[in-house]
Amino acid sequence: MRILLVEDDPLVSDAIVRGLATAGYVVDAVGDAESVQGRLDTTHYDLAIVDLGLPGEDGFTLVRRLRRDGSSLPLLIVTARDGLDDRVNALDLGADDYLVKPFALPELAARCRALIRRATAATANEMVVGRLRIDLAGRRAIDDTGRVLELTRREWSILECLAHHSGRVVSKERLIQAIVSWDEEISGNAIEVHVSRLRAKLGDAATVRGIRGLGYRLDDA
Amino acid sequence: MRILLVEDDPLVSDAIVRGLATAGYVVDAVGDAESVQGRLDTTHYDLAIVDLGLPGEDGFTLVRRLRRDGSSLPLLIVTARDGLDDRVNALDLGADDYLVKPFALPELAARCRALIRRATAATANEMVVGRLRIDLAGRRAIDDTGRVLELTRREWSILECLAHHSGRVVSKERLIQAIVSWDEEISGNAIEVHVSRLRAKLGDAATVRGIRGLGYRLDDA
DNA sequence: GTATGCGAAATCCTGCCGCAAGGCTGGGCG
DNA sequence: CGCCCAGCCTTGCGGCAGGATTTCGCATAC
Repeated sequence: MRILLVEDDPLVSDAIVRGLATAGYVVDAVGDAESVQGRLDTTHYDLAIVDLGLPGEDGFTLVRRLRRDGSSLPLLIVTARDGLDDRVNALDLGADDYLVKPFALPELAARCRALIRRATAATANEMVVGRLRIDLAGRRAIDDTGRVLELTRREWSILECLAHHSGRVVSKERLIQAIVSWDEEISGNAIEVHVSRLRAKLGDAATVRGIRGLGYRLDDA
Repeated sequence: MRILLVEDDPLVSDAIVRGLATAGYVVDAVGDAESVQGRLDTTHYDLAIVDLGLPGEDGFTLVRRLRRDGSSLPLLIVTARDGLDDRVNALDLGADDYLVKPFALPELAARCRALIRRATAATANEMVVGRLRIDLAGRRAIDDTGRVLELTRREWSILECLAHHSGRVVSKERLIQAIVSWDEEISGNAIEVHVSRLRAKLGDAATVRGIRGLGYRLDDA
């Protein structure tokens, strides 16, 4: 799961990136609203976190512009401005949530989970695919026998992404974007390697099917 | 837009009902968690607002129960408990937002708007031809029996193109342009081959009729 | 130092693709 | 009415793109 952070204060930005990375997200940070479009053009994001007080175009304008252009990207506003009008305005412009600084990182992570969950039509943080229980908050997968699968970070990220689109085809490109941040570059083969290892660990609890030329799909069987 | 409010304090409940009514919502209020299921069984709601401190079954339990039963109703928690753990727990159980009392009615209304907007935006992009459901976003076709058709890239492209002009004749030339990338060249026979294989997979869920000298047409029968 | 995760490279292998050949069909024409 | 032929349908097959798997070296953490 990949998040775009728009925050001009390097200290705050760094803290958020660090915290969300611990929570298992891939986070790309930009310092101003003007850089956002370029990022969105090239990469799929599951959520954007926007600070209102930006140099140049401010957060309000950014939110309005994104929504006017038809983007359905979930938007979480994070700011020091806690006026009632600010909150109502941001939400009515098209933001999905509004969190006032200072906030605790666990709450930010929880709200991210809730927004991403809702955007992918999931309801709770535990989903069942085949004979597999997938605990999104706990970042672990559990067998039907109760055995916890020992998944590495990448393996989990791929499983999570596939589970969010269970039964549907997820392109290899998208899986790459789900597990690495923008600056690092990996070959498409890396996905094949991780999927292969994931399959071995899944056993017959769930099936990751490769759809030639399209991507992968997590099947209920 | 119809909202279900679960709140035991009559004063608070009344104030919220009044405020949201002003904002244009139809609000039904109940005083305990036990009354919720009955309401949901008889009426469609776009959102539920739940107080955590309820007599009898509390809000947490209610949220957990609703999600476990598969409900996808957007849930907004409104409570006086503002501990970090409460917030994270509620969100992770399946709530979509968490607002701490005391709050301003305009903000509640704004968050309701945001949640309902997001929930109704999830419009499945699919079309139905004959006994076939064609999921454009998921790049897959589903039988009336629920069976997912295993289509190759070319087969899917042809079906998509035909479905897009359902009931009308599509020329072979156009189908060629739909499946090959721009400059590469294939014989017209290739289309015939793919159509043949597509027909075999479609079974009797839909009919691809060949119109001599003109092209192909996807029929509802 | 040891263990583990990660990804590039190399190799194996599956199954898609398009051609070709032969059967089938419908319309034109005497 | 029956023949002919163009155009469509189907099947088999070789070629090959690209996914699957294994191996191995590097980096990081403990």
